[in-house]
Amino acid sequence: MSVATQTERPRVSLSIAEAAEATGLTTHTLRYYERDGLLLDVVDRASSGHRRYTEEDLGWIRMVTRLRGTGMPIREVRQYADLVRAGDGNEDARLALLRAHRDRVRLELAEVAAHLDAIELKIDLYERRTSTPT
Amino acid sequence: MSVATQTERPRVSLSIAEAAEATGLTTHTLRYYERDGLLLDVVDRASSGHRRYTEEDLGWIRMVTRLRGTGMPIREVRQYADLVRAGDGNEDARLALLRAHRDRVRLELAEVAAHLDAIELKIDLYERRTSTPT
DNA sequence: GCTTGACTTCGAGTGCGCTCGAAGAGCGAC
DNA sequence: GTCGCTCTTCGAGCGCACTCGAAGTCAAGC
Repeated sequence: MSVATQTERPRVSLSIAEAAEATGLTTHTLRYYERDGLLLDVVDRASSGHRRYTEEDLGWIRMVTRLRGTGMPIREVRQYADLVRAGDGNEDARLALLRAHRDRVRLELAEVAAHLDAIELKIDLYERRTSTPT
Repeated sequence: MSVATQTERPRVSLSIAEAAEATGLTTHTLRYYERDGLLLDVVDRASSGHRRYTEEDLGWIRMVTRLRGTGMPIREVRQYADLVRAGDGNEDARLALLRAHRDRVRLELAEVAAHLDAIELKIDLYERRTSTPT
């Protein structure tokens, strides 16, 4: 990998609409996350004041959507963002937060799967009932 | 199974506190579900006006918690309860409702599992970083 | 017969996570 | 230069699912 490759890497810089498209969030939600401290920094602005999202921004936002998509509350995502923003030296705290979340998600997944099994059983019953009329 | 066994089967009849204990819900939530039409009928009352839950009540409530636990909205649980309350003849509608829910839950489970994988990857990264200090 | 405590109804309040709308600025196309 | 579009900030509003509190009733135990 040459230095040239690095310096010539196209510097993406998306509008909020494009970032919304790329992340699957709405522009409203992107602004809300920024306001609420879920992003690592205030997003860069163009001279017009419009937001310009970098690839790093998008990467972080994708991590946020993974945490949110697994049920982590906003307030806890913010705590995690606070840790990352604080820089090196608190990796153990981040790890503890993520591990605790992972454990909760695993439990929740198992519970939902068990509920689902029971529901599928119920479906089987109905299928048998409707296919064999008395 | 004798007739005696059937007629002598102890007729459970729990107070709301006991029903809460048995189902993992709060008494507040049990009353709320009843008010909101999630139960098949208004629960029987003792002469004092206090609720008395039967085994059938508990069975239905457990089904409701399975549906809720897999993310079915209150309003849809009520639709399902309406169908069951209406009696025989709409099994296909119930089946359609349950199948649609099952499909949504399966999708959601897969998405959460995928998010979880990504999070576990992140955890691995942190574990490697903290165990091999530069 | 009085206290205690579990229950009743009813309506209001809470927490979460967005979601929306108003009012205004900047900019490219014509 | 003005139209139309996208963006800006700010604050209010919403939907969901509970959750809570007030005020009153009832039955059992002392």
